[in-house]
Amino acid sequence: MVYRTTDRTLERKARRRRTFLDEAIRMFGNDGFHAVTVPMIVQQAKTSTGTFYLYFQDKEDLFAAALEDIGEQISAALNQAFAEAEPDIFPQMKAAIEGLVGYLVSHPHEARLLIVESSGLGKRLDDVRRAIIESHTRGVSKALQALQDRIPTGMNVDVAANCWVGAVYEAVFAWLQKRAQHRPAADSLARAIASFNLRAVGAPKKYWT
Amino acid sequence: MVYRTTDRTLERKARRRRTFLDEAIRMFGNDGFHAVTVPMIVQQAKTSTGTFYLYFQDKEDLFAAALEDIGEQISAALNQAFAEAEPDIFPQMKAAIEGLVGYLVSHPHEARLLIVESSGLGKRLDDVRRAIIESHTRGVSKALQALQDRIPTGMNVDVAANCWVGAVYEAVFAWLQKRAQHRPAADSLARAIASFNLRAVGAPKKYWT
Amino acid sequence: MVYRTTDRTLERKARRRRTFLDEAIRMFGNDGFHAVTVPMIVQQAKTSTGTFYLYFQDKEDLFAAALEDIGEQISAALNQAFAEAEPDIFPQMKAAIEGLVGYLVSHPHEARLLIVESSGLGKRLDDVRRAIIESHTRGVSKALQALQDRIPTGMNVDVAANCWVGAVYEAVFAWLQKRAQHRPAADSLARAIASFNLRAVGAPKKYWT
Amino acid sequence: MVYRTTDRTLERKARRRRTFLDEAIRMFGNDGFHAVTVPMIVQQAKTSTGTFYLYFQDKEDLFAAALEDIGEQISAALNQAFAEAEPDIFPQMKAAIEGLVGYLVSHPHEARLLIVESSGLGKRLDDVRRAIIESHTRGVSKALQALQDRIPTGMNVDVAANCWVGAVYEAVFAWLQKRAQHRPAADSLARAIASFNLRAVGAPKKYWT
DNA sequence: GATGAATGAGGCTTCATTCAT
DNA sequence: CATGAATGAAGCCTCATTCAT
Repeated sequence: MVYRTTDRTLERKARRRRTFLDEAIRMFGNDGFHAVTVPMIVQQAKTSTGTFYLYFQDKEDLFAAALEDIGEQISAALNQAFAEAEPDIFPQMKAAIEGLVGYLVSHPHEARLLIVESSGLGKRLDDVRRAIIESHTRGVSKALQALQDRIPTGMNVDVAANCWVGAVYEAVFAWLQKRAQHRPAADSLARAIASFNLRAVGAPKKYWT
Repeated sequence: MVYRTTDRTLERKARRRRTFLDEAIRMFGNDGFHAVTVPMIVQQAKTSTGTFYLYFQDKEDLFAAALEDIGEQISAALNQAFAEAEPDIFPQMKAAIEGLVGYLVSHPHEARLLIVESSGLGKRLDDVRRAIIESHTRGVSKALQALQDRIPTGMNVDVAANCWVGAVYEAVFAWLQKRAQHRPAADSLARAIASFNLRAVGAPKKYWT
Repeated sequence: MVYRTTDRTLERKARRRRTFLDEAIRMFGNDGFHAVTVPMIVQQAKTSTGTFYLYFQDKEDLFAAALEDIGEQISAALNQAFAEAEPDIFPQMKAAIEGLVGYLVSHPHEARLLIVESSGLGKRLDDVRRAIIESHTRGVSKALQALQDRIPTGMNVDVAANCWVGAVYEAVFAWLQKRAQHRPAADSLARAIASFNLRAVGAPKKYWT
Repeated sequence: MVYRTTDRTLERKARRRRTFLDEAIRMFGNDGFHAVTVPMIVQQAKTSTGTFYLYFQDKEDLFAAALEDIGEQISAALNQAFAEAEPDIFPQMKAAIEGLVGYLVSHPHEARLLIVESSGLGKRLDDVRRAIIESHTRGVSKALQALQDRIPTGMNVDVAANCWVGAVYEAVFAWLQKRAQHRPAADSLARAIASFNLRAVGAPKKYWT
């Protein structure tokens, strides 16, 4: 009995936390950290300020949690793409881009939150953001190192990894800015980015066409 | 014959405005828009609140002016690099990257302000930022269009231009994050980025080595 | 079962709002809109700035609310006087003057706020003020129209109503200015004003003596 | 020669002062004391802030001067009307009302400044305003005292004088509020007010028809 | 006399956070 | 656990007035 109550309670807590995260992503993603106030959030989440502070230490904490949540979703998207790809590095990298772009394009709030709204919010949040991007960059960097003899000699792998990631996010960002009717299709966007990056790291022609 | 609103006065006004811009770039570049207060700015600029509002409509206006100033400096750096390059498109593009990276790397406050601190500050400032980036992107896009038959068929020029620009800024950003002793030299960074991008747009080998 | 937003809370909110209104009337009535600051108000009301903005949108809003409150009290005073008067128009009009003058004279802050301090404060507050005065004027105007054949032919009823109301407020205002020892008694003031106005609209002698 | 220069200078000073007064009446009359700033005034007067403070001690001083100027104009209007009237008190009082109403109606800025915008501006300006109104009230009061046996016994002459003046200003004020097409003609307004007041002080019928 | 750039005190208002219920 | 009224620090900005030229 007691357990049950606890279970239910835990479940409810989890649900409530999830609601906060969802609202945070939606609202912060639309309007940015400073334009969204705690009262606005609790109103949308249909609870109270007091409750908010039972679940999060402060507003920044919520933002960080939302960002981390997005980071996990991105990881998941990348991993899944990886797993489903043909077991060779170039195809895997291509699949990763397609997976990531697919995720970002179909989650515009998450994308905006990560790409646009999480910059310049002070050390703590910058760290969270950087961790997400860097995890991605490190993945690319490792893949490139593993490719050693299939990529151009003299290439600076670290810089290339940063370029790779920057290319993806900037291209997606520009796409999100555009009004729907002027955008290329999502998968065509993904292919274009993948081509750019794969060419950039010297992948053979068959991988980028 | 007296009271000329003349040279001396005009010059002083220009100097004062410049002081505000310099302080703004330094302070906003370090700590971001919200962490810097008007009182802090006027203290550093050794004037008074009233004077501040004589030169700028409000804090946002100063930020926008600082951003525009950086935009102009970047334009200047790009144009100069262009002018000095051998009159062929690939070398010009390479020179442009080297010029831009050189500027950013040697102006870390300006770079941070543009890359990190100018996102998510509301519509007005976003527009100023976007105008700067887009002007750059458009330049790349035009160059690629002019290359028509020297680049891979089927390449989406617009997406490629976004990738190109994203690669530059992200790589510079990552470089700026690093502590000085772990960084590659500035010109080596520039070369690495240029290689990445030139390969990505299918430039012949001689241009990216 | 807990957390009812109930009686006790609601009552307290009403009390607090009332406190703000009372302080506003007292302070604005003494010193005028611009001489009274929000910090001064919250200090007198023994609360905090934040609380103030929980109850009113801004300082103007409080002033408007105070003005409206006074308007309602005046309406009440007029209605009561009306109800208690002998059911004939001239006696009712006389009673109305006596009721209003009685109210104003015994509520000097309210009187000053309405007569002196609510002019020239911009469109919004002017409108509130005018609504109060005009409601009074309209009442007089209607009464005069109903008197049709008992008042001088050719009288401009609307202008007369304005004169009537202006006479009351100016006479009360002048009375309030005087130091206590030089004032006639309040009821004697009321009678004098009533006589003036009733004569002015051609009431038979018995009504104005 | 020296004298001439001085004359010219004095004349110029007087002209400049007059410009300030005219602008003040126009601007304060439209928007009120607090809505009009010193920079706005000097801009309209085509001079500089510094010059402003050569002619007036401060902003309040200008407002007071404008008010006093209006007071003098009103005095002049009253005196002229008096002088031109048939030498009997009732006709003179009637003429005075017509003269004053005529002046106010044809000088709406002056009227608004005096009636609406000069209240609630603190002790000093209140005193100037009161002096103007009281001078008028005293005139009426004296006239009524001189009428002694031609007015109703028991009439409180002071209160009646206040009522008289209040009636005039409120009726004019209400008239000024109205949009032009809904207003009675100016002289018809004046006659209506005069009738009201003359009846109120017991003037024989021939004077108020 | 005339100018207008410079000053800075002081007002209004917001909003993250707490805590009594 | 949940609530939301209360708090007050802190920011932005205005504008009357001065003073060096």
